[in-house]
Amino acid sequence: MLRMSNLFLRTLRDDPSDAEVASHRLLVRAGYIRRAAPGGFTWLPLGWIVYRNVERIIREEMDAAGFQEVHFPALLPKEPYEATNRWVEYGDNLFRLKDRHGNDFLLAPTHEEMFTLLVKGLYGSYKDLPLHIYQIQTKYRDEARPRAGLLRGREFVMKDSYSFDIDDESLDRSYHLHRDAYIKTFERLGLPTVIVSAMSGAMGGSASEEFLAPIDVGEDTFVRCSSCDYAANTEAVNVPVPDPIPLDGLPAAQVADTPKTPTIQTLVDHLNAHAEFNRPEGDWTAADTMKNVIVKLRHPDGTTEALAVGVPGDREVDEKRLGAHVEPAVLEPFGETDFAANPALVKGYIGPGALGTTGTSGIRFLVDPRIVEGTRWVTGANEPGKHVVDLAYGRDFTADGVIEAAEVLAGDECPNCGSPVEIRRGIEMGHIFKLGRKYAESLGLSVQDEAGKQVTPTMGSYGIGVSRAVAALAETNNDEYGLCWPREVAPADVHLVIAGKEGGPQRPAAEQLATELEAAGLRVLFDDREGVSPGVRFKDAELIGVPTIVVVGRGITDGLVEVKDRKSGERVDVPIGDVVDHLHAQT
RNA sequence: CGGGAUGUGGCGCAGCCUGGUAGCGCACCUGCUUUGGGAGCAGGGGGUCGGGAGUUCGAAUCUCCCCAUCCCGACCA
Repeated sequence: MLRMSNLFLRTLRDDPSDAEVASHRLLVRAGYIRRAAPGGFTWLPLGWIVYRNVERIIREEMDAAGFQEVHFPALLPKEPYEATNRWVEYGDNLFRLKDRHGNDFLLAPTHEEMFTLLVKGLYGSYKDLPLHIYQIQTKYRDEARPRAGLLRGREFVMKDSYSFDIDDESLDRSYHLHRDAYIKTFERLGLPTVIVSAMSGAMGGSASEEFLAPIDVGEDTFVRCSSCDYAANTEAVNVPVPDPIPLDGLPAAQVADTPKTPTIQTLVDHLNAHAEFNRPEGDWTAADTMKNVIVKLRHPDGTTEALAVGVPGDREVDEKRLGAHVEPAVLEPFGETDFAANPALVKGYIGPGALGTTGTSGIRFLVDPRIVEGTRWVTGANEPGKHVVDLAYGRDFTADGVIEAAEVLAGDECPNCGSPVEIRRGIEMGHIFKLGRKYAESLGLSVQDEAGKQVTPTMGSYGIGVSRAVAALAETNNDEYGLCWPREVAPADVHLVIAGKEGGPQRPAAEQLATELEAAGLRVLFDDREGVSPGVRFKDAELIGVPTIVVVGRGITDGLVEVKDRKSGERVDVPIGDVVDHLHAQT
């Protein structure tokens, strides 16, 4: 039994000034967590109970799926991460340190390498596979900007699983085993999730899905179809590719004088304001234009490369999408000095003639998938004040390839069924993906197959944010008064409040009830503080958010106590002798 | 890394412009009263005012440098 008279807890009346999102604000105010470092939090007793409940549910579901738990150090030597190049690729996000001998160490951001090496050290036969192992571990990432309390910390707890299979079919089974286990886990946590297609990110690999909790404060943007079940992280959206148009009979491209039109809007206005540009299709729109944006890629080895991206003029380049498709390179702005170094590029009037490995600038040129053979564009003519009209792809210009870099807009066609899509925000709660053989190969993991031949197993990697789940649950379970936890993760089942004069019958009745509730298997948080006014007790109970609040108050003279459901606010008077049965009927 | 803001007791804030005994609310301690919606009165404890250098008889306050935190962007599970 938790007695508030000695519980290590102090609730705050004011919101902490640095907390923006509800989960951060309420978890601090209600005394669950407390900031200890930038991006790092101390768990107080109530918070630690909730954390352990969440962790227990995840562990139980992993165990039920037949996965085996192991536990690695968080402090690791750099060599395994050098073997996979992640010592470099992870960049500034990796916490690095040296031991007394000057050897490099890191605080692990994730453990693919170590799991692979562990299996390499113990297993050598196809008969040992498939294998599913996991751990629940503190991870470290030197985030540029930790934020939103537990939602994005620099130290956080993750459950990470790894599968090892002999072939792709077996990996597919492992993948779906994890997928199903995740669905069950999030259902049991009471956390709504949407499964979206994703990019695999810095981990490498192929098939990949994220479990997102659809919450507006989330940092992930995803696209969901209004009619079919298509859902994808915006980075992973593949736009529908239009059919090519026969080149025969298309109007010839012509250079047009378009003075002072360096932006798409000025260009479109100019075309519509001058009669010589009139065309049967009607007014020009931004969608008839193609804009060519130059960015700079910085590769992990430190070299840089310019890249030109052509997108329809009615869309911005989405840097997240672009960035996801150029990994592990990172984007840098293409600045004035870069323009100066590439005289072939005329700012505001860049066109395909200057682009591509065969163009005058030699800059690699990738275009949006909508730019297919036979589509005609208004685009820069590489001369100040001049654009080209009816420049047809496949006839007048080509690119070095295709890239998904244009922004996705609400109402765009679903790649699956063509219905309009909607755009939502979400918190990434889980990520599952097929790693393939990248790690096994670079770390030399192989097993013998039936024929005695060495073969490389294929791997999967599966994560759940454990500490983040606590925040997500707080985020989805609160109201204007405070938190309201789902019962299974709540710090207690019943918050028992004494409301009556000291020396009255309430305290002894409540003491007895507390004992009975506990004997009946209920977890009790008992507000047995003395000299605290009823208002404070009620406010604290609502802030703390235990699912059932029982008030022993003035009704006690008739043998009645009040039972209140925190979430619905419903209250009923129940004879004190029936409280245990009443609660059991609910739980 | 760019833009903006803020650093004053455990929490929320005022004081700074115009230099002169460090203040308010909450929380905490003592006493009395109060007890169904963040009680009242009286008394009390707790702060190198983010750090350093400078200006000055005197700096929370002015100047310079640094650091940290938060927000937006960039980046990222």
